[in-house]
Amino acid sequence: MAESPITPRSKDFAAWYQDVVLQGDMAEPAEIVKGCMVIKPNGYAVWEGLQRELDSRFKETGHQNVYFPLLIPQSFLQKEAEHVEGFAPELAVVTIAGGKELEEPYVIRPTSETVIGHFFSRWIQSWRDLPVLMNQWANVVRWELRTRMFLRTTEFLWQEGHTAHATHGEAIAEALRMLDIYAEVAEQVMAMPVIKGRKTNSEKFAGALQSYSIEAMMQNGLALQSGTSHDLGQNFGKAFNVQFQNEEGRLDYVWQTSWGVSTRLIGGLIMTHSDDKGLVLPPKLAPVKAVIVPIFRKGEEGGAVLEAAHKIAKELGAKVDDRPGQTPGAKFFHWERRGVPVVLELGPRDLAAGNVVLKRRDTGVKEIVPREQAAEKLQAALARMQTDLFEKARKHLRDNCVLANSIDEVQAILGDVTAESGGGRFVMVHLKDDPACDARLKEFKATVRCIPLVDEYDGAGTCVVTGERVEQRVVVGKAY
RNA sequence: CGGGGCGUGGCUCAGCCUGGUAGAGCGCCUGGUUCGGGACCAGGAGGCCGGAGGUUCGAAUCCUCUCGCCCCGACCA
Repeated sequence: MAESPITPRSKDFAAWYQDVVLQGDMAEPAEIVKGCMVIKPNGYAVWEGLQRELDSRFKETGHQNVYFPLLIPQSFLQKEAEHVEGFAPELAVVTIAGGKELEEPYVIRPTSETVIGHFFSRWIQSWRDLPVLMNQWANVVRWELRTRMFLRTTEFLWQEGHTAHATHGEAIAEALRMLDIYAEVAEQVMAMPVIKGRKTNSEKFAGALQSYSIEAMMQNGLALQSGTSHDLGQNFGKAFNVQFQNEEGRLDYVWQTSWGVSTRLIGGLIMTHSDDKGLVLPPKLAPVKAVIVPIFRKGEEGGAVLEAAHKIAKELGAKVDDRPGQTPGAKFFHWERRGVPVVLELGPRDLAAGNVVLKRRDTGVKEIVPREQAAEKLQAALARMQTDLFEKARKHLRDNCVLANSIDEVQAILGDVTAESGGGRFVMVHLKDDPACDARLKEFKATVRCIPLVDEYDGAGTCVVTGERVEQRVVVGKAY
């Protein structure tokens, strides 16, 4: 792909984001299919990294992977009232197959609660069958009106966990446990700090009793819901007749949960760390952690440099950029925009002195290290970069959380904020979980992002809309 | 889905108003000189102008429809 300039963040955040995705060779619009994208090798490798990290944690907590059909009978969606209502506008429906009109159309799954409910009802008879802990890696389709690569595409990849439990308490614990796993992966692997919280009634998943989410803050101050888990109560159990006989011999409906993260995480990753030079990837997720750029003049000298470069690369597990006809400068730019965490320079001077030059992507700082310490220094630099990225992002998040004590104050802070303008904040305010309050925020396009599980502020107070007493401050912001 | 913008070699774009079947820069290929932050010279390949239809002797240019992308708004992982 041709390498073009990257629009500065300050000039146009949306354009910057798109440039970074394109120039970082992460993905490109599918052009032939509305709202879809092609995830390219550099982007898919990041997704594979996330899959690896998430999947191992799911397995450790007793979940098993399964796969359910892409196509769902339309009537299934209609069995849970809120669920249909929530998803109806964004469904893609198959009405013709095999050249014939179908008696009952199939919906392309927007999520799988319904099919899974159907099978749970067949599989679960006794309390001894519970809990059922399943996860599916799949693609889903939601006919979104407005799409942005990774952040919201018509088709996207995700994982959806589905579990069934004997008691409500167990289901709630499961939903919270998975939320913790999401937060752990976001913070420790992606270096993306998040706030864990509960969704308000109007923001929760269609068909859930309660939704939980992790909310991250992008560099423009907008919130990105980065993972959700739901306490589905017995809603789907009742809709799909998922009954079991409990220890007392009585029939009861199961308590279910579902939880998911998607390729949207990659969008979050990009908008958390990248800069005006392009993509910045945290070492733990970078497909290529280090590249050696050899520098030399003539044939003989080149031979020695290349030989040493390959030898060092082997020791370090790095890649050598030995493409001929490209100047070192061009190579530096190339890897920089692809987010490679560390670039090592190796030229005649280094060869003579027994050094290599190590340069970190995030800080741009060069360090000259003795060749025999290269492996050790590289590992140290990668580890340091991982924690530095997290700390930097966490500082950004903290610095942009502000308190407000009236709705006018909230509006003053967030009213003019857009994805392009930047300057977004998380405004911590006392607000009742009431649709009327959500509606008031909507007047200036803000939303309650979540009600934090851990209240880091001043506890109870007076709702800025209704004047009623509420237990804690909530996070209000503008979101993707 | 409504409003706005845009689709011309791989990329960025000019040409369109005032129809006469296409241009620039970058990239790419070949050869040579270069090589510590986007090298230079020379030669060369590559587009039928998003798609369909229409007007016309003739359409990238005008008209209609359609598809896609970007931005803004209403819906959302």
